[in-house]
Order: sequence, then structure tokens, then C-alpha cells
Amino acid sequence: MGKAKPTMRKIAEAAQVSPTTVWMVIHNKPGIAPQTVQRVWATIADLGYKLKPTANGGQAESVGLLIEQYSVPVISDVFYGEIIRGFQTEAERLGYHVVLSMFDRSTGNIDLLKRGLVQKVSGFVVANDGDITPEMVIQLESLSVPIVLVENHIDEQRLPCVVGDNFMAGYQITRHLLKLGHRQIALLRGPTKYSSLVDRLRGCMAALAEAGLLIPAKWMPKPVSGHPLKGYVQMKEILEQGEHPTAVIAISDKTAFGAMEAIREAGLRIPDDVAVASIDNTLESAYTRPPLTTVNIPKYEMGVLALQKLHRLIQGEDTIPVKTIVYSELIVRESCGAAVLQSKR
Amino acid sequence: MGKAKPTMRKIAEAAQVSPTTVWMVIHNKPGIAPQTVQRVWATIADLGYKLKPTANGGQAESVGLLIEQYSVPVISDVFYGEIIRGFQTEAERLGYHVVLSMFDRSTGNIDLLKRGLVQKVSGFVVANDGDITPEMVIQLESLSVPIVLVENHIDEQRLPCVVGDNFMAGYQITRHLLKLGHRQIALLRGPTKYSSLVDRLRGCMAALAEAGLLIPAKWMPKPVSGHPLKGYVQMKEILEQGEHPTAVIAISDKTAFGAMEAIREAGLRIPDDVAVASIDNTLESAYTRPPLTTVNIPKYEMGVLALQKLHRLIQGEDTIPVKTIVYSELIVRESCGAAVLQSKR
DNA sequence: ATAGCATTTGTTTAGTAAACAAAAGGAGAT
DNA sequence: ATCTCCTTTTGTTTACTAAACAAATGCTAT
Repeated sequence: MGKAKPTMRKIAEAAQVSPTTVWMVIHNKPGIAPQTVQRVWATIADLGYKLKPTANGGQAESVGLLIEQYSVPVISDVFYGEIIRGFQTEAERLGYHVVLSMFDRSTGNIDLLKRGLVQKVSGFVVANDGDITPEMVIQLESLSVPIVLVENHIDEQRLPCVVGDNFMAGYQITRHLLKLGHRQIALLRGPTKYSSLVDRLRGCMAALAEAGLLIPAKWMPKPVSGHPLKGYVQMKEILEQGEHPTAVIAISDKTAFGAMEAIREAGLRIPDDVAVASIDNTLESAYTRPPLTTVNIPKYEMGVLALQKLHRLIQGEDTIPVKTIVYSELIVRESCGAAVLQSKR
Repeated sequence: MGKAKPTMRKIAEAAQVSPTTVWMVIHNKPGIAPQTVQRVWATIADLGYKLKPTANGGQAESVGLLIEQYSVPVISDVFYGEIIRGFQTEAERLGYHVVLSMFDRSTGNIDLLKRGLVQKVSGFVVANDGDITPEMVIQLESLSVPIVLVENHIDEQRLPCVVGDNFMAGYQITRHLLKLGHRQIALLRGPTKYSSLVDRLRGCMAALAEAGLLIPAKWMPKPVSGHPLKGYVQMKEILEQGEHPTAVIAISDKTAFGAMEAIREAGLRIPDDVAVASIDNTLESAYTRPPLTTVNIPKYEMGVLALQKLHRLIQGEDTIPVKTIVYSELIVRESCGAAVLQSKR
């Protein structure tokens, strides 16, 4: 039935609209009535039009989500999972496909070029901090497609990024403990390769310094790598020394979970003997025993913002690179004792 | 000649365009050819059309720039001057009028309502930090027009704001001094009501803490208020004590100017006896003797970003409030000695 | 004066004509 | 067969509009 190669103008004629309209539908630009969009797509399917056999990629515009190969489970990770959900949702709304790209840290460079992926992608979000080194990001930058970092910043590079207010989060949780009267505070920090964890630590230190306090080295052990339950070993190390602190700040919820395990094993009660506080407000944190006092980092919103920023960069807007910082919020539950009274009202 | 009341449709007819086009020209929406814009405006002037005799304000959409009454010279201030210049430029580009609004701190509330200004303004930028208290901002918020803070943030309120990377600026300048071998460092801080100065201070402290240092109280005097040359008194206070530090960090360029004056008066040389470093990179800082090593805060860009953000808020976009932080940059000149060799190559 | 209807105003949505640029096709020369 | 140059077709962008809509205004009958 259908004559030779279908073109936009053919579609336009068949659907009784202008070629411009067909183009707008395909590139899902706003300002076309839903029923018209429907009709045009139907016509496209009917005549079997092959989208853009010419220039770029294949389908609609797509954006890349870059994560390190070994950390694939990041997608199911509570923290990044939420970010990615926001990212994906917003991508759909704006008509982007999200293509998952990975790179191999061991080889040191990003072999996306070889796979031709970059050609098809109009921008990147780098979603996993720490494992991606500054050098790699510089490599990526040379591809001259827009890049947005999420929950990571490399100040020397002045890249656009979207991060939580990690400094304030650290500051808030520390102030909360100080206000409850704690002075013997231990801190479970994370690897320095994660800029977000460094910022949190600085926030904690700032609050302590303002109160004239300093954490003794023995109560701020080095983070252990390659252990499943991050805070567990660190907390155990602290408890094995004679006297124990009255409160512990865990740099992330996951660290707190490990710490709580270690505290319980030592036969101590939370929060009566040791108060536990952390940062992240992952879903699980509400269901530990006792529920964890933590600081919310708006993960979903960060994903949304990251895509919006990338979108604007692709459009050639937002020429001034900035850090976009989402507000954090103290969530008082019961692991520090503070909320017990209030929550029982 | 001209018949009765001119209307958009009359203009349209006379200028041989559609009413829609006339409307677009008046509201200076993009996508109209310059010569057409010209012709339409000519016709409007010709027929003597009175813009919007109906609904809102009078002229084009306008945005408010809120400063405290007493600080009117802020407009000629080197720091805020640049911000306002960026703001105004971007406003023009997007077709806003900038109306200068003031409030009286002594009365405590903002009597903009009475003057009916708020009715005509579709958004506000609060451009002077410190003098505007959180309470006032809350009042402003209740007017339910969009607000953007510039070089200020109130974390409890989660307002959209545009600020320099003050923490990093403090961190960078301090690291620079540490790298040059300085250990006897004094710090001229500012009033705590300025959130930006607090952030800078925290950045300095963080860098020092990471190097295991702490500034003795005698070398971090309280800021004096109501003095023209801010750093002068503070610096004098430091120098009057027996031994002097090998370096001073001034929290702002203006403070550094005062400090340099005091150092010279004491018969000491910069940088040989005392190195001076600060934050702001105002224009003057390049022309002091010796030229001041400082950290650039992109002031013009902040103005541009503030208006862009306000514009988006007015359009109903940007529903997630964020802190927008522009990158700072260390500017090495000669007041710390570091650049002398380099600059002579 | 005033409630109800009709008209005129400004405004918004959903489009299009025409110009443009990049790629593809085609004709003639080598 | 292959290469250059020209034409045409294809996708894309700009500049603009018809028609529908809502808010204000005028108009009429009470």
C-alpha cells in the first residue's frame, strides 16, 4: 500500500498537518494538542516511517547516566536508587531516553568512544562519586558534551553539579547532639575520596569547633574498606577502648546500621548508653530499632534537578557553571533519645 | 487623525500584523523579527496606545531589588555594585524593569504593602545580607511573590538563593598561606549576622583544622562596628600585642585595606614581615601596594543568576528551592609573596 | 442604580508558511 | 567507474497567525 520511502512531508499530508507539526511531535516539543500528537504517531506507525535515518542516534534524544562498572548494584542502592528514580522520571517528562553507561576503573579510561555511545548521547550525568576520579572527569569533559556531577564536586574543574547540603547536614546533626548535652562524641567517617562525605565531616567539625570541642583521634577511626557493614568495625574499635562515648555520629545511614549492630553486641543500649545519629535518611532508617535520628538529603529531588540542569546545558542555557545545593533537614527520631517524649504525646 | 481609543487589534491592522504579534512585541517575547518589533512600536507610538490600561501595574513586568534604607550607598559599593550590574543587565535582556525598593530597619517591618509596590512587582531579590533579618524575610515570604536571596542564606527557611562559594573561598586562601609555610596566622573576621562571612570563616577554620592548627583568640579579634576602615582597628589590636603573626587573613577585601594601613603604620613591610590575604577580588584589590592576593567571587555572574532564578520562579518553574553556588577562584598577587617570582618571569 | 447578557479587550494555545541547511541524488566530465 | 558540480529533497528553524478563551467593559431592561 504505502508508496516508496515515507518522509516527514508525506506523514504531514496523511495526518493533515504541516511538516513542522510532524517534526514537533517527533521531537516532543510542547504546544501540540494531545489528540494531534496521537494522530501523527498513528500515521507514522501506519506508513512505517523510520525516525531520523540521517543524522544523530536513532530514537529520541538521550542522556547518559555514568556509573562505574563494579558498582552496578548502585541502581538498587537505597541512596542512588532514589536519585536515579528522580532522574528517570524527569527524563521521561522532558522526552529523553536514559542510557546506562559504564566504565571500567581498572583500565583507567573511559572506552565509551569506542563503543560509539557518546555519539548518540547529548549529555552525561556522573552519578557515582568517589570511584570516578577527577582525571576521568577531565577526560569526559574533552568529549565536549555537557556533564553534570551528582553528589560530587571537583572544585578545580568548575563543573556544574547537584549535591545535597552535606556541610549543613553534618552541622545540623552535630548541633542536635550538642544541644542534647552530649560532649563525649565519636565520629565514624568515610573515605576521603567521596567529596560528599568530606563535606559532611567538615560540617560536624565546624559545629564542634564552635562549641570549643575536638574529637580525640581514638574516637575517629579510619574507615575500613571492603567490609559489607561499614560502621561495624569502626564502632567495635571504639568500644574496645576503655570508656565509651555517649554519642556517635555516623557519616551515613549505612554506617550507622553497622555501628548499631556493634553497640548491641557490646551489650549497650541505644540511646541510653550510646546515642546514634547519622545522615542520609534512607528508607530503612525509619525502621531500625530504635528508629534512627538522621538528616534528610532530598535524593529524588537531586535526580530531578540533575536532569533539569543537563537539559538546560543541552539547550545552551546555563552558561555559568554552578553548584546546585538542595536543602537538608534534621529528622529527629529515637536513636538519640530526644524524640521519645515528643513522640509519645 | 487617530480615531477613538486605540486597541491592540487596531495596532495590529495598522502595522499589518496579527494581534498576537502586537501582544508579543509589547511583552517582549522572543521570536519576532527585529524590524517587525520596530514597526509595531512605531505604530503604537503613532496611534498613542496606552499600555495595559487594564490589569496589573503599568509598564512591563518588573522585579524588585530590596535593600535596607540606610545602606543606599550599597549601589555604589564595589561588591554589590557588580552584582546589581549583572542583575540589571539580565533584567533588560529578559524584559523586566528593576524597581528599587527599600525598607526601614528601625520600624522592623516592611511597609511595601502600604505603598502598593508589591502589587506591581512579580518577584523580589533581597540584595543586602545581614541587615535583613530572618524575621523580615519571613514577612516578605508571606506576600506570596517569589523571593531570591543574594549572597545570603537562611537555612531554616529553605529559600532559593544565589551565593558565592564562601566556604571554599576561605578554605582556598587559608590553604594557600599554609602551603607558603605560614603557621602564625591571624584572622580578621566580620559580624556573624552576615551568613557569607560566617561561611568564609568556617572555610578558613576547616583548612586550619585539617592542618592541626587553631588560631589563638588574641589573633582573632571581634569585629568593630561603625568604623569606616573595617580591618584597621582589628589589625592594630593584633599588632599592639608583643609578637606579630607572619600572615593575616582578612574576611573581605575592604577589611584587608584597613589591615594594610595598620601594618604600614606600624612600620612593617608587606609581605616580608606580614603577608596579607583576603576574599572578594574587588576591582581595587589589584591596585593596592602591593597588589592583594585574594579569592575571586564572581559578583556579576551572581547578579545574572539571581535574575535568571527569579525569572524561572515567576514562570512557575524551579519548584525545588536550592542554593545556587558560584565557583570561587584563588587570585595570587603579591601581598603574600608567592607570586613575586612568577610575575617577574 | 443594577442584574444579566453581549461585546470588546487582552491573552493563550496550537498551529503553519516560508526560509534555511545538510544530505542525497543526478548529470556530465574524466 | 569515479569524481565534481549542481539540483533536489529532507529535516530544521524562524517568524508569524487563526481561533479559542477569559476578563473586563458596555449596554439594556428592569
